[in-house]
Amino acid sequence: MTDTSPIRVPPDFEREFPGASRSASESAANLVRTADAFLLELDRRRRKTADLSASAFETLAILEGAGEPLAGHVIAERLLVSSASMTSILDTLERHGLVGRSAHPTDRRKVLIHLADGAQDIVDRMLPVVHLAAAEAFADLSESDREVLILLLARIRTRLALLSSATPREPAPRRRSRRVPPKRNPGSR
Amino acid sequence: MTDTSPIRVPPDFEREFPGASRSASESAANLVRTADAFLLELDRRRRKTADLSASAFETLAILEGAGEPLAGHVIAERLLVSSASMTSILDTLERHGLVGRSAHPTDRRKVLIHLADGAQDIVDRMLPVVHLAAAEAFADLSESDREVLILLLARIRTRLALLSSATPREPAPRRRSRRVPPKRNPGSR
DNA sequence: TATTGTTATACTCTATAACTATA
DNA sequence: TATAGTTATAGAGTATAACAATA
Repeated sequence: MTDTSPIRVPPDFEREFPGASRSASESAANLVRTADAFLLELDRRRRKTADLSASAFETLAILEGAGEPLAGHVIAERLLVSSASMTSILDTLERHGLVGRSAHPTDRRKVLIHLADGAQDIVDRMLPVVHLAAAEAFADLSESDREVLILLLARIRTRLALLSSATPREPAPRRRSRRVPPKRNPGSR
Repeated sequence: MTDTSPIRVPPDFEREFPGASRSASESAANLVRTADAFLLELDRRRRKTADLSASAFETLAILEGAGEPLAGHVIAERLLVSSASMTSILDTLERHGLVGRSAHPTDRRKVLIHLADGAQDIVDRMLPVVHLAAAEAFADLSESDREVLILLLARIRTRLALLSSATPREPAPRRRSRRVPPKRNPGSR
């Protein structure tokens, strides 16, 4: 049985990693593992409904949500994939007969992607699966718990958006306490 | 610029998806997107340090954390990958000269994986990068914010662990309000 | 010159099944 | 019989670079 208590790091963590924060690393580990567990469960359920990759299904959902054909690069932006990956995903979907490509009426560089027959059905069966999975996964949290969570997560994303366009700082080196002695930098001290 | 305000769903959401919960779906969307944004930033930083896939690095971190050679299936369990995938990941790492395989002393079915020379160095450079990324990503949250977050996430994972071993419930069908009229089930009513 | 999309290449990871050898 | 690991195969996604067409 998987242990689902909070993930924690050792007490001497901040000694070992100067500049790091114990609570931040614990937060990050719990965030990533929880999202991962949710996606795993979601995937399990989605695959019972239709054998599509997550990206492929996301693409369909984006198109359906837009309610109109979209240019390839618009989908790629929302999906956070490169144009080359987008081409590959659309190839897969087109092969399955779920989307179609057509010429953009005014800008001839662009290709408009539209849902094909059959795709609407898949989306209509898949979305309830996704939302039921969410309802069940968060069943133990009260409405106010959920609101707290949503706002905390949004604040993290705001910070991450700033970090993503900056050059990362150089971290202080690890100071290992166990077994292996720290490597003496030749020339220091 | 990416919008980092909370992700919300439309007001008529619960009408459209009977049995779904607006706050739960919003929580799920924010959870997944936030984890994704963090992993994106983490990957960006990791790749500046060493050109390893996330799985490959995780494998090294697991081995280093264990402090002793581990059998392949032990790593596979923690990494949540199949034995075939594990073989492939270890092949990659071995090709890069970062791990070695050796025979298990008592159980000849097993193969012990150990860190090779050079791997320790990579782990020592990578972990500070990971933890600094966490510190920066969560910089706007107070210690008590972080503790709240960690406990909420753990409760979600606990629920997910239960769901993962159960047969998923059948979701109620979508009731689309816009554009396309709901498909009338022939024979109903 | 910048944008849109495709093609080509090579690599990583995944899933599945069949297989060997052990226990 | 069950477990540990490998091999084989096929598919999906990624990154990168080069490229054509168009704006």
